[in-house]
Amino acid sequence: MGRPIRTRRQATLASLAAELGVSRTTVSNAYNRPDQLSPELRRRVLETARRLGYPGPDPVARSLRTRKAGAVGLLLTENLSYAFRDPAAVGVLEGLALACEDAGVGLHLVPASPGREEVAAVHRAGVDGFVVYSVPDDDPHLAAVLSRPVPTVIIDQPRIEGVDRVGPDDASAITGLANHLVELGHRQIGVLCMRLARDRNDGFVSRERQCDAHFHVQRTRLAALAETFQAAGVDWSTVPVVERFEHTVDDGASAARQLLDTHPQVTALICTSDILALGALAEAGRRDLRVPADLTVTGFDGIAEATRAGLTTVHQPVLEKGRSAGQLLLAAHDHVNPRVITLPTELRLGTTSAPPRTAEEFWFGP
Amino acid sequence: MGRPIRTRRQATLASLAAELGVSRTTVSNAYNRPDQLSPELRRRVLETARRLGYPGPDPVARSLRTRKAGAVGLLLTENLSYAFRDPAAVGVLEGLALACEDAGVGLHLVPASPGREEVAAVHRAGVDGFVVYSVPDDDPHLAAVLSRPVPTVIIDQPRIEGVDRVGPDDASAITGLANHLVELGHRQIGVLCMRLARDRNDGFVSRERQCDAHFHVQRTRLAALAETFQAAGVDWSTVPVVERFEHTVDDGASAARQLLDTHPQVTALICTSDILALGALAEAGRRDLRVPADLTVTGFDGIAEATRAGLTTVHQPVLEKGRSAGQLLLAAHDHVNPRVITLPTELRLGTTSAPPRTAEEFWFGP
DNA sequence: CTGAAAGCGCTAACAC
DNA sequence: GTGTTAGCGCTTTCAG
Repeated sequence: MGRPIRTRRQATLASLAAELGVSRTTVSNAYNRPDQLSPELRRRVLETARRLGYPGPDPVARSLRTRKAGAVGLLLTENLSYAFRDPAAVGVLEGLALACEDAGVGLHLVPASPGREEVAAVHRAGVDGFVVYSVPDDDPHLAAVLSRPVPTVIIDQPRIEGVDRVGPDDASAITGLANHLVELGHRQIGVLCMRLARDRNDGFVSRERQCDAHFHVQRTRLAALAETFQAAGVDWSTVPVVERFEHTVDDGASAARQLLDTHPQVTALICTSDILALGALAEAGRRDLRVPADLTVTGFDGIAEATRAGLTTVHQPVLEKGRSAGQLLLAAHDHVNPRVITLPTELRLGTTSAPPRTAEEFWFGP
Repeated sequence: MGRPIRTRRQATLASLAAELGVSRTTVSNAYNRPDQLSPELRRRVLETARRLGYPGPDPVARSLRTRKAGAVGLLLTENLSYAFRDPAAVGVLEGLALACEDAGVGLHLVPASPGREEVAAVHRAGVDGFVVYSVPDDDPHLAAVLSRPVPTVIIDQPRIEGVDRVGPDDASAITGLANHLVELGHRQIGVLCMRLARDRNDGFVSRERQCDAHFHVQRTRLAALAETFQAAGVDWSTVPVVERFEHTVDDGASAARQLLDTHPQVTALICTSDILALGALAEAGRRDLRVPADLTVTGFDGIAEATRAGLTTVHQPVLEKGRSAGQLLLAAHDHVNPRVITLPTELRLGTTSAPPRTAEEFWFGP
């Protein structure tokens, strides 16, 4: 395949028009409105363009003129690369990519590491709108996005008044799970959760930190758990909650270790994500704790690997989440009534939840 | 968090300058060159901007002026969503995202389904360069990319003269694997490969189609296999090669089924990807063929799931591949000597390869 | 079917 | 430090 010589871009629509002895409009029409000029002339224009090495209208100039960038920006709280590690995040990305593909617009991943306060990338992004996926409510990148005069859709969190949002009903979803555990008889529980704020805290979480969490999803789940278990007679202030900044299977395992080391009497480990739960399962195996006979473990998300592991979890349609967000953003909208799409969730009972050991079994074995 | 009122964008740099009674340069400097004006004035500018709801310089207009889009385009041969399904592709994406993040530029996923010949999206993308990942040599999107006056780096395939490229040495990598099988004693082999061209052909592959494959990687691997096994006394024209258009575990399984149904005497199944190999393993299980006692299976890529399955395969550093491509694209370059980065591969012997059954064992069991 | 005029919103020399 | 001058390359009414 021949490679066009890459000359110092000199040919422009204007120069092409000059060469042809027609107006710029005509050349523009040759590309954008074929029906506005004779086929013959159009052929000549395109032909000359090829000869001069004119690559067609410059996309940036066109965007400036038409006020359409032809792309959607995506803001994540994490390193971009993180998004590719968590299957739930990949699902969201996939759904969003699907929606963009259907609409023929690009998906512009904004480089926004959590560490750097560098929000310039948000301002530099030539996009027609943003999808924001699961960032803390005090994220400076989010503020930068909201300051831009383009529509925005937020997935999962945070909840910002006046901004479109798509996500599950976290409270009711996790309440269903909690009820399941209550019914099984669990009263000695422990919780493993994802990061609650931008500052790192790998360890136990005070009641205050739980309530002040900047990640709405985690805050809601913890609050719902607290409510359900309090109603079942559990004093929430005695329930150990361990937080991990990083969201990996290994961190789930180490969190489980930390919790079980200090609270061996726990009969159920509730994890706010499948990834953490998979780590908890691994740690249980390491300790020769049988699941679910000795320990119940639950997750959240319903990723494929969790299903394979038989994890009891709450499934949410992640692909749909991404796709809905994209469609919402791309759909015409009056920009006055913010829209909220609440996605269904489903409690999936697996083989990792069962009634707790009785005290007798605890001391003497089953 | 307060939501700024989204008025009909009226404030521009010019109107802000007018309001302040300063020149546009000064306002521009307030944003782009803080050292070029007094802190006091700058404060006033920013303050007034906030009051007027001026969101800062328009990124598109700035891009037009500076001739920098601040983004890298990514072209894939597949639906965007496919890229999120194959762990090897996700790895490449992750590496590329990492490189972009380091450089502070966005990653613009170009919506280019394989079906649609619609190359407009390529022309519409406001990017400073393209990374092309594994497309056929006759892909119209690729042609569109190459026609744009921006640098391009191709990952894996195709090989285009004068264009930067990064990828493994496929021929030598698969030759190492083939030698391993030859040494084990395999002479009755079958091959499962990925799509060889843009037209769908789920089934056996003629010698001609092998040689004419538009996917350079597959063509090279098949050619290298042919050479090695011919040298070992195998008549390649008798070797069954089954192609699958879709790249999924299920397709790998169905390909294996098709091959084993017609060629039960085969002792080794060489797959050109781990995904296909995982499918082959599944099919072997279904037939009660023990691996590797009854059947040897090999893959290519070295994805995590393959490692877990103990697959004998060729590992390639996918994350590095993506990262290198990004760095290559972003690095200054004289644009005259095309650069090629060849990544190392490693033969990983797992538990899915062993000497073939002897004829006796074949008939009478081990 | 074609052309002239009028910017889209911004930045970068280069004077002042 | 600040303003003036010139576009970046394109699309789009609106006449002819």
